[in-house]
Amino acid sequence: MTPLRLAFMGSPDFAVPALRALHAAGHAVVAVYTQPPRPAGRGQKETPCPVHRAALELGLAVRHPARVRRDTAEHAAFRALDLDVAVVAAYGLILPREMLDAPRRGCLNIHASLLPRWRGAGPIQAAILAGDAETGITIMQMEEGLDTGPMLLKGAVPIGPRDGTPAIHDALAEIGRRLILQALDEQPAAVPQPEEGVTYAPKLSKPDGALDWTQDAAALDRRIRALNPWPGTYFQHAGETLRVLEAEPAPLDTPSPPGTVLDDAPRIACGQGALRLLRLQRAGRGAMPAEAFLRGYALPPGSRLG
RNA sequence: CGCGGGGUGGAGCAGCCCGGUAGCUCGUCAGGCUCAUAACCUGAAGGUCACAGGUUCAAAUCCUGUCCCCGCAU
Repeated sequence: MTPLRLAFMGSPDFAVPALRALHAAGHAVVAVYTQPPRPAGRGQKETPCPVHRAALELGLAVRHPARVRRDTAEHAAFRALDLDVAVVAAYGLILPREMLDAPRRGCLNIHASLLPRWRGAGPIQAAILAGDAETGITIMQMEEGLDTGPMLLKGAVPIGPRDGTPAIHDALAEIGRRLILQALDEQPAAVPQPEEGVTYAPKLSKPDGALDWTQDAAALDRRIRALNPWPGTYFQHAGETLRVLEAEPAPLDTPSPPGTVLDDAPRIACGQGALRLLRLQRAGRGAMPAEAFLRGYALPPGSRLG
């Protein structure tokens, strides 16, 4: 392996394994770019993102410009780093051509899907939500378009019927870590993405987590697996918002209006089939198994959920 | 000081506004019933009511401070 002079750009947990691996492999990580610390959490304290914290721990130089698109000073600083390559993983900022072209070998992106399927911000959740049998990692050469560049390496991982975002996320972060090292080392040829099969994974937000009981139980199940722990899935009952952390499809023996509490499992009637709620949480309380939840919260059979 | 909720026997909660030594659902233990059981019946153990002060004849309950947890927001 030839040690390279590189910059790493990323923000969330997903990118951390790759950063650590590049550093551990002996590459010279001369700069780490991340999202600037923002007020977050209770108390709105300024909180550095996971990559930022990891970089500090590794003793690496951190840069966190608020924007990078038309900041010529930032472009110049980036070019002055005299890089062999830049590795980008869920950085969250669009890089302008000036920066994409600066490193000798350009910028490589670790994308969490099998491109061209699920270009965009929320590829893992989108794959689970769509019921895909598998997803994966694509190492690609970055271009100006959104996740449109030619592909160097791919690695797939099956999505089991009970898998949720956390499990797939961790598996993909691990594959990404492995593939980026391989890509830097072996320099495989970049093949253009096919025109066919392009889909986009939109950024998720709070409202996407609302459970609509008129949907099929299978769809609701996928939503719950995809959107937890963030942004989370929820429904309304007795003026309260109740979060559903875990659930599983269950048989619907007697036809009932969607949203009906069928028993104290508890099973809820859906547009098609039923869903058994396994882990619930109400505002101000901790998440807990349905059994414990029901001991302190009335969800009587026959009532309707909103 | 972004907004708000919460810390009560092993678990989940009620009680707090309208102070008077603690209740519910479940778990645990013992006994009973039963072919049998996670079912049912009877009984028992188990609580410094987060912590520290204050007010009061008396505080889980009112006041002040501290610690921890969570929802919104991002």
